[in-house]
Amino acid sequence: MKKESGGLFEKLLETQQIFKNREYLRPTYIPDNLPHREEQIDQLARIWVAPLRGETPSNVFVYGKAGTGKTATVKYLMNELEKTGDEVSRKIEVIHLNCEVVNTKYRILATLANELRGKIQEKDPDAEDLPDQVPMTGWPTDQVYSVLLEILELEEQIVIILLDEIDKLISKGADDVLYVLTRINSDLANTKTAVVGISNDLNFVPQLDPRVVSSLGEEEVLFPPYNAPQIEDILKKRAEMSFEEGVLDDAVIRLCAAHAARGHGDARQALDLLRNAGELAEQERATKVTTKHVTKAFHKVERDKMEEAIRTLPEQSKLVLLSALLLQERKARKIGTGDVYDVYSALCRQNGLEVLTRRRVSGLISELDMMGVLNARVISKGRYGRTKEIELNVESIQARAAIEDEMYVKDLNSITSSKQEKLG
DNA sequence: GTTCCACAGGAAAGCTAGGATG
DNA sequence: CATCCTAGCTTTCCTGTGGAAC
Repeated sequence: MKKESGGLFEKLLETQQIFKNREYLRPTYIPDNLPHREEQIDQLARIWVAPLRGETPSNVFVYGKAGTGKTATVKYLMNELEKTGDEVSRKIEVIHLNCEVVNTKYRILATLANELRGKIQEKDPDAEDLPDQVPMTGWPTDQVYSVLLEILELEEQIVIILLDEIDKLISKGADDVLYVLTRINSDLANTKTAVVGISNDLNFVPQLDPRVVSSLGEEEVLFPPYNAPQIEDILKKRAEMSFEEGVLDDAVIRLCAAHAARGHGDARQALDLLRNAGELAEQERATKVTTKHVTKAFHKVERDKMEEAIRTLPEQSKLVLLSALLLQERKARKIGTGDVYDVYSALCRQNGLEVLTRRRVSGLISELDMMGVLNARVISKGRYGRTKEIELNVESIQARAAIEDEMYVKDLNSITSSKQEKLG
């Protein structure tokens, strides 16, 4: 970006430190102070004092949109709970599972069994009567279940099973584990278990088996989105810890908060934006982070999201998008559905791929429109019919990189020239 | 006012992969 | 193993339509 001249040390010397410690801005960091979540903390704490008294805590269902502090709050409370449990010498184990990663019945049960086994072994390396480690695959599910029961019963304890992103189980069709997990207590004598489900999807509950809803939903805690002042507050606290003094002014934080609040009050997004702005300032060797950096970072984050979205597009959609990109590069005239279809089908034939129908391509264009990769509005050209006028919403170099267009564009000229003849 | 283009976009049937089930 | 189910695409068939040209 900038010219690379001057000695190495010279450059380093003039570098102004922006960050004190950027780790505090990362989504993995769990603060021990969660502003504006007092009510939720209170609700959850009331539920989770039970194990400290040796009682079984209720199952809890925690829901709220992304970046509303669900996971952070629950993890924070779980840490406290385990600590306090040690103090009053109650054995409380928390097993944290992310259902996006561990997303089948088998793997959830197996992971639970193995984690608990690991914890016992850690404490007492030559523990006897330990069942074998459950292999990642191969056993019948009910055998895994009975091993899990066996391990649970080894000691008197209370086990809290934390299922993060529990809504992912539904799409994977693994939601019947929930039924098993919520009834596990009836097969246990010494140990008590409780399930905590965390979901981003507010519509998750109605999709569940009613039996699971009644047991998992014993208690429900809702995490509402943060509003702009609240996000600002959170950012301020974190910024104090992570930035050097004086490199940040209030306007920067306010802008980050405003961007995030305009979405759906996603604090994670706001922190991410702030970190990116800081890193940008650092790269530019600026002495302060300004609102300009925030705006730049905002666009960068948006572009990255878009690029990722394009990269993970199905092949056919990529080809449709690529066709539109090629057309836009070649000519100024407005692009219509028919134009895209011509180029698209030529591309498919060149690559020996199946050519989808016009109807489908029209649908794919609409999907790309909804994604925001392009704008397609229906216009009428009178006698010359109706079509969607397509305008790309992405920089073509970046988009083509994301599509990996070299794979597809082999003989560009024949596509565009045949196109030219048709127009001619 | 009518025509008629070049599509839009709804409905429903067909196809397919993958997974569950007998 | 065959068979059945399901979800997600895709095709087929279809009716609808804004406005320039006639």
